[in-house]
Amino acid sequence: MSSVFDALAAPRRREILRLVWEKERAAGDIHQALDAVSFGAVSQHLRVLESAGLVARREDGRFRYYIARRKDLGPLGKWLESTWDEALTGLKSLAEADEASAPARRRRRGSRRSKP
Amino acid sequence: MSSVFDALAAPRRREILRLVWEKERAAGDIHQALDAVSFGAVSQHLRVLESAGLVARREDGRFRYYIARRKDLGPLGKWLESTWDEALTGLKSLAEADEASAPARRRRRGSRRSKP
DNA sequence: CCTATATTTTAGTCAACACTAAAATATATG
DNA sequence: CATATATTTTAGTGTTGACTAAAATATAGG
Repeated sequence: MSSVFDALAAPRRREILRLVWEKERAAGDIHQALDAVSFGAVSQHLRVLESAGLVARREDGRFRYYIARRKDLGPLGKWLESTWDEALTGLKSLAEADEASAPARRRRRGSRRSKP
Repeated sequence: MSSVFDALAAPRRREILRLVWEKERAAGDIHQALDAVSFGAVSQHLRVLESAGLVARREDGRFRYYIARRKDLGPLGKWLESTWDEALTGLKSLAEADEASAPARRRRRGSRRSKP
């Protein structure tokens, strides 16, 4: 049983949650809507989302339909929608607002990623 | 710049966020309130929380005081508080509710987890 | 300056997890 | 049954990140 926090931690899962926010979609449909991710990965993500109580699953023949459980999400649903709205309207995110108010703090040394 | 989602993903950070939810606390105070975690780890967590815009930092002499930016959190704040209330009052979590609302879908063959 | 206090930063370790490819399961249809 | 379609599960890999211990930085006070 995944926690809601764990479920929301992965960007891909938030992407999926958004895909099933308004309308029900079959797993394959969700897979097609994403790019560069395997079907297996999508299936795993859907399981985590369901286990956290974020989406509901309906079986119909060979298909599995998923949809967000918006009614049960309460303030969480509101918040998620607000983050999506902000992205659309270009409002400052919490982090951006914070950066702006933070005093100059530079002093970053070398990169920590090595390029092969 | 950490995202709010990343910041909330770690249980320890949610614990810290809760500690500074109502009142300002110095980093050392926060460290003392937790058990079995190093000062360094706490400092790192605080940085992530600040970078995500979840907490504000105030410098005073040798001390650094942190407090949640509740006013700026909106529905997110509401949601966080609701999860804490649920834990207190023993309300069902989203996931638990999901389990309960699942129709009599038992009768599926064996377990899906193999016990070593 | 010297020492104690308060916090941050660095280097390194270990486990968790997002991902892929492939095998397995389930259902619909010829 | 045989095959195609839809999805789940498994095994294995690489990256990320939470953690610790120790070194570094900053401030207060004798």
